[in-house]
Amino acid sequence: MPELPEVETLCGQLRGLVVGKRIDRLTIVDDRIGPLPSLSGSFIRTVARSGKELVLELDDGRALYIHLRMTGRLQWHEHREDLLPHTRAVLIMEGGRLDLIDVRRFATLSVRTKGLCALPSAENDPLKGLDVHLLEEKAKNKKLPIKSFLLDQRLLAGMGNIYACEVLHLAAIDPTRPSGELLGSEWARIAFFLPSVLSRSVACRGTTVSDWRDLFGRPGEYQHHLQVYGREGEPCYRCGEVIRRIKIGGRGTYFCPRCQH
DNA sequence: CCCTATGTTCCCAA
DNA sequence: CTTGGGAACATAGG
Repeated sequence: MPELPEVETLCGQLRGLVVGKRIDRLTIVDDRIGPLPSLSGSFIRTVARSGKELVLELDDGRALYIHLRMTGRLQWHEHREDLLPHTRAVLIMEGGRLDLIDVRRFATLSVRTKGLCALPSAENDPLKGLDVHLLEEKAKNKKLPIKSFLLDQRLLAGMGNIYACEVLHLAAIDPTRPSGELLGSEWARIAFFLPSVLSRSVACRGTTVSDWRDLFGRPGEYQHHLQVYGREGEPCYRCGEVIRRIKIGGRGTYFCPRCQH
């Protein structure tokens, strides 16, 4: 569930807490996460987001990358001694502790040397300046459904399933439409709604439909603003038609068959 | 009990 | 090259 707005939320919350802190040690609780080199003694210089990945840049030229995948979450503790269930790793630093918790064990941690890994997605981030003409160009001659196209992380770093459904509903575009056939006016609507939806969700600290929690265990609030996601069988807020759910590229896709054509 | 569903991404094959 | 499907894993619900 952590998509761009959720990771951005963690990024902002974490930045205020850990920048400048000295790492005591990184403890691997679940061997599937490790092994990782020692981070003891390094200082955290910055906290950034790259797509759906969180990057803790260290003062020694390395960086710790955290990808939460499906069910991963980060929890900050200042005094707690024990571990919550499904805790996979613990980053202990002066003044507090950052726990990686993940029921399904898909989340990943990695330590990479900064500079060795360019971030090809950085310029395609919907919150950092989105070039929709570039998207339109890339979509040319593609038959891939627009919904799947929007989920391609190389094209749109950080886009996830929930927000792809929401953006297409607001833009009144059928999610099954071949991406190469979209009109200029439709790309313009995507350009308008995509950053708007994501930044509003960031302002709400993300969408909690099942288990998303922020760094302090609080659910987000954007679920109250969802237009179609999770609303199968309920009336469309715009036209009253019944919202339907189909599968596109193996992913649950919610849309209004009347508004989105 | 058994089958299906779930936010992400990688890998393989048609 | 493009596109679709299954797998990685654990748990919840019909």
